[in-house]
Amino acid sequence: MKRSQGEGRVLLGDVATRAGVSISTASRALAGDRRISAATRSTVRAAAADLRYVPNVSARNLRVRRTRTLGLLLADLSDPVHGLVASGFENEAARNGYWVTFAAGQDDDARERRSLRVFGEQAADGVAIASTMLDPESARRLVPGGRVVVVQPDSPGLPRDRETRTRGVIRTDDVAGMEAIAAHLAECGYRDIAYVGDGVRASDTARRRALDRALAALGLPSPVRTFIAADAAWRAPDAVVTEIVASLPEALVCFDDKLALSILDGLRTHGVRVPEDLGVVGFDGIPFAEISNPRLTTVVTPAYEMGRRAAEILITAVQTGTMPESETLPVALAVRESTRARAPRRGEGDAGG
Amino acid sequence: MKRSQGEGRVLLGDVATRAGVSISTASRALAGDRRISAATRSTVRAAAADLRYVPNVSARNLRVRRTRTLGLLLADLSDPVHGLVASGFENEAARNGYWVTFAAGQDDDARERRSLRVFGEQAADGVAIASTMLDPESARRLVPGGRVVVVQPDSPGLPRDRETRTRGVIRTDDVAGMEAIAAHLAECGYRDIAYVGDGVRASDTARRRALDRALAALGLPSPVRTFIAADAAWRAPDAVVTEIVASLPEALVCFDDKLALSILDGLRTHGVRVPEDLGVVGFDGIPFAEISNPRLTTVVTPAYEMGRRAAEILITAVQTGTMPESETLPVALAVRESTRARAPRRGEGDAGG
DNA sequence: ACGGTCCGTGCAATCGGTTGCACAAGATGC
DNA sequence: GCATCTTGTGCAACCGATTGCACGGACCGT
Repeated sequence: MKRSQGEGRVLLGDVATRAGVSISTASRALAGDRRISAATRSTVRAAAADLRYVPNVSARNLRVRRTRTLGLLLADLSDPVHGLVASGFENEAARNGYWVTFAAGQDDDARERRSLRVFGEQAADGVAIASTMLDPESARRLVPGGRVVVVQPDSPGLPRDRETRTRGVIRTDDVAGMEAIAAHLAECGYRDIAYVGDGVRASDTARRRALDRALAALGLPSPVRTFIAADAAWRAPDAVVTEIVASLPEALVCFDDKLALSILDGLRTHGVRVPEDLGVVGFDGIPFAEISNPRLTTVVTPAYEMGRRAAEILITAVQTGTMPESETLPVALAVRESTRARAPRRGEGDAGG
Repeated sequence: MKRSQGEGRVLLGDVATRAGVSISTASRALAGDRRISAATRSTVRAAAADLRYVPNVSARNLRVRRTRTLGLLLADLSDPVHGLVASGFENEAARNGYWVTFAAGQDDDARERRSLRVFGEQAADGVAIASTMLDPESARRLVPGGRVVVVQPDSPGLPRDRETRTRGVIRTDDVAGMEAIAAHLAECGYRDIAYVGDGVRASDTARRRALDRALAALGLPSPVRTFIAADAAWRAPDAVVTEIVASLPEALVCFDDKLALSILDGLRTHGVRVPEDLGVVGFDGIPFAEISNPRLTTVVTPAYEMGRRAAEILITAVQTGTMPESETLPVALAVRESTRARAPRRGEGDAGG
C-alpha cells in the first residue's frame, strides 16, 4: 500500500488506507464506477474530502493518454476581438471540464510554430488557432493528432477556394457583411467609396475584394480606391489620414473597427466631420464601437460565439474522432452615426434624425 | 528496449534505438547533460529530429514533480485591462519556457474556487489571480504549494492594512493616482467634484477613499458626492447618467476608463458637453481612452507590466522557493481633452475654442 | 447441498519519461 | 604494472494514477 512520505502531498493510497479499501477501489469510487457499492463510494469520498486529496493529473494523463486540455493560439490577447474569442473558448471548455492553455503568436510565424509544438508536447487534446499567419493544413501537420480548428485564417496568399475546402475552419461571413455595407452605403446615396486596410492580412484582401464585388453588383464604381494603414495598434499613422483627407471620398470602409476608430480620431484632428464630410464604416462590432463619438456603423461579427464554437467542435472531435465541416458564421450590419443619408440630389426628404 | 506499437507516436525508446544508445543516454543527450559526449549528443539529437520525436510531458512531469505551467485566473478575458494583464503574463512566461493555463472567474466566488482547485490538480508551479473576489490568504490556501500572486485584489471588506502586509500582491498605486487627479482638477479650477463607481469592488471603495483624502489635503470639498453605476459592461445605465446630469457637478471622477467612456456616451445623449459643461476623468489608461472623443483624461496604470511582473515573481519563486514582498507599481496621469481649465474667475481671456 | 451468476474488491501491469548508482574503458600517476 | 581517476553509458527503480483480469462470497434455482 502506497503512502505519502511525511510531506504534505496526499496520495490516492492515503485515501484508500483511511477508507479501509485498496487503491483500485478508491480510484473507482472517486471516478463514480457503478461496480462500487454506494456505501464504499461515500466512505471513500469522505476520506478524500477529509484528507483534501488532490489527484495528480500528470499521472492520470500519462495513463489514460488524454489530457482534457485544449490549446488556444492567438495573435494577441489584448486585442478586443481576440479577447472575446478567447473568452468564448474558455467558457465552453470549462463548461465541459476542459482546461485551456494559451499561447500568443504575436503574428510571428516562427513563434506560432514553436507554440504549436509546445501544445503537441503537452498532448493537448485539441488546438484552436485564431487569426494565424499559418495556413490551416500546415498548422494541422504541426499538431500530433491533428485536431486543429482554425478561426479566421489569415495566411496571406492561400487560394481562397482551397482554404474553403479544408475541414475545421470557422470564419465570419465577410462576403455577406460587405454586401450589407455596400447596400447600406448605396441606400445612403454614397457613390465615391474608398477602402482602408493594413495591406497584410489575408482577411484584409478578402474583405476588400468582397466589397468590390458587392459594389459592382449594385452598379457602383469599383474596384475602390484603397489606402494602406501600416499596423499601429490603436493609432492610425497620420500619413494615411492625411492621404484620405486629401482625396476625400464620400465614404470610407475600414478593414476593422480598431482601424476605423483610430481613423475617426485622426479625421477629427484634421477637422473632418463624420458623417457630414465623410461616412465611415467599420467591421467586427467591438464593444467600443457602440459608444464612440460618433457611434460607428459596422458589421457585427460573433467573436465570442466563434471561440465558443471552436471549443465545442474540438471537444466533439475528441469524443467522436471526427472533424466536422468548416462553418461560416452569420454577421449583422449595425447602422449607427458614422454614416447617414447624403444631402438628397432631387430634393426629397432628408433621413437625418 | 521500449518501442512504439506500430502507431504514430514516437517514444524516447525509438530515438534511442535509432541512435544506437540506451534510453537513459538518449534522455540525457536531449536534456544536454554534460556527461554525454558531444558526438553521442548530436547523434541522438539527429535521431530525434528525424523521427519527429515529441516528448510526453505528462510522463516527465510525473517524474520530476514540476510542470512548468503557470495558472492565470482572472475575471474576464475580454476586458481590456485584463487582456493586457494576460498578455504580459503570457509573454513573460513564454520567454522563460513556461506555459499558461487560463481560467475565467467571471467575478463568481464559487467558480473562482473551483478554478483554483483545478490549478492545484494540474500542479501548476504557480498561480496568478487577477482582480479576484477572494482574499489573498484564502486563495493561497486553495493552491497546493501556495505559490500565488494576486494582482489587484478586489475582495470586498478586507481591511486594507492586513491585505497590504500579505506577501505576493501586486497592485497599482491608486493613492498616487488619485492625488494626481485631485491636483490636476484643483489646478483646472474645479471645486464641485463627484465620483462614480460600481459600488461593489474593493478597489472601487479604495479609489473613492483615496480621492476623498487627496481632495481634503488640497482644501477641496470632501467627501465627494458618489454615484453608483450598476455594472453594465460598456453601457452606463441611463438612470445614473440622468442622476449625474440632474445634479451636474463640475467634474466627475470615474472608477475606471470603461465606466468613464460609457458615461461620456450617456452624457452626449443628454446633450451635456465634455469638458465645457462637465470635466470627466477615468482610471486605467486603456487604449481607447486615447482616441475617444473627447480624449479621456485618465491615470495610466501598467496593466501589461503587472501581468509580466506576476509571471516573473512566480518563476523566481519556483526557482528560489521564496515569495517576494508585495509591490505597488507606479501610475501616471495623462491629461487629455475631457478636462480643462474652467472659465477664469477674474475676467481674463476665455478658453472656449 | 451444489453449481452457476452476479457483485464488489484487489493484484499487478502499465503509461513514458528521469535519475541514482554501478560499471566499463581509457587516461594518468607513481 | 597496478591503483586511481575520469568519462561515458546502461540498468532498473520511480513518479501516481487507471484498469484488465481474477477471485471470494452472497444469492439463486433445482
